[in-house]
Amino acid sequence: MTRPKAPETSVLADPLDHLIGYHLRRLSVRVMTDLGRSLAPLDLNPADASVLLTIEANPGITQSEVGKAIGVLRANMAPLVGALTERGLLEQAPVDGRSTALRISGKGKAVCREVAERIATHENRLFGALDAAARKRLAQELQALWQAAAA
Amino acid sequence: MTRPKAPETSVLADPLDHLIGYHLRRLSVRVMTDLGRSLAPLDLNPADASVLLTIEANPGITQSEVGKAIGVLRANMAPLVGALTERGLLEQAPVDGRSTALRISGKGKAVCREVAERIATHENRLFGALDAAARKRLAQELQALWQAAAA
DNA sequence: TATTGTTATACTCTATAACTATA
DNA sequence: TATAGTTATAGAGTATAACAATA
Repeated sequence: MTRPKAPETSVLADPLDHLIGYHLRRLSVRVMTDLGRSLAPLDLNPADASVLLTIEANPGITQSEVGKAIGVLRANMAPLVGALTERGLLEQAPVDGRSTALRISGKGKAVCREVAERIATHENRLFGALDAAARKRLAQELQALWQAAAA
Repeated sequence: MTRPKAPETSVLADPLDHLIGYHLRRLSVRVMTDLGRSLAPLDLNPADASVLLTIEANPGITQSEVGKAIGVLRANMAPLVGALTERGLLEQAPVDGRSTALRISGKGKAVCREVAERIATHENRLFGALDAAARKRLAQELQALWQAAAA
């Protein structure tokens, strides 16, 4: 089995290269990994950050509504909101007997500012090669494709 | 606690709307879900399909190389390749004492054609709103951003 | 000494089902 | 009868470590 170590083209044929879905997923994974690293110093992950910013922008929202907005199931929202509340970043006020209105605490506000800043830095690092117009176009194109793809 | 059911703007503020990463991930998730459904009748998931097509395009490749190409760890390639081999879609021939060259079997070839057809239909369904030039541009833009974002 | 393949294992995400209490 | 929240649990997908065999 001793062989002179094959021609070694070393460059593989990539049969997925023509697929938009392939590039989309590959980029998305890399972006989310970078976002995770950007938020880690705050002891938050991307889901935590989405919850905090969504509540900050919609004070009084319920956790079910947050879940619908960011694509997290009701069942998985409970521990998420619970942990953020225990850390003193969220405050809960009863709306009726079953739901509670969520608000960002004073401490949470400061964290939200940190989060927003880190996300902005992250986006600039990854998408800074595009100018503002190109970024807006890309965001809109992605959103349009998302809406067009039913669910 | 009886209240006249709040103003109900019903449209939430979306503080993530200006983020490319947000739209990227949201679209990627929806696209992968649709791809999964498209391949399910063949009893294959997107990872299986990537393995098959990568081997078909690179006959004799080893499983480590396939893993590197599609972003799956060595440790997770073993069960994947094992299952496809048991189903008779792959053939393994020893290269040296430790690696084996992977090839698509006769039965696997037919499955690859089915896979390619289903992926094409899926891509046309999701990205058909864009003409060929726009699709090519988008794919290239996503690839360029992926390369620019180190790892 | 580095590499291939393998196993075991753990952690995160996501998903379903079942339950309570409330509306 | 439907909804909000909770809990338990199961399944992917992904990650690390350790090992044997081989280069």
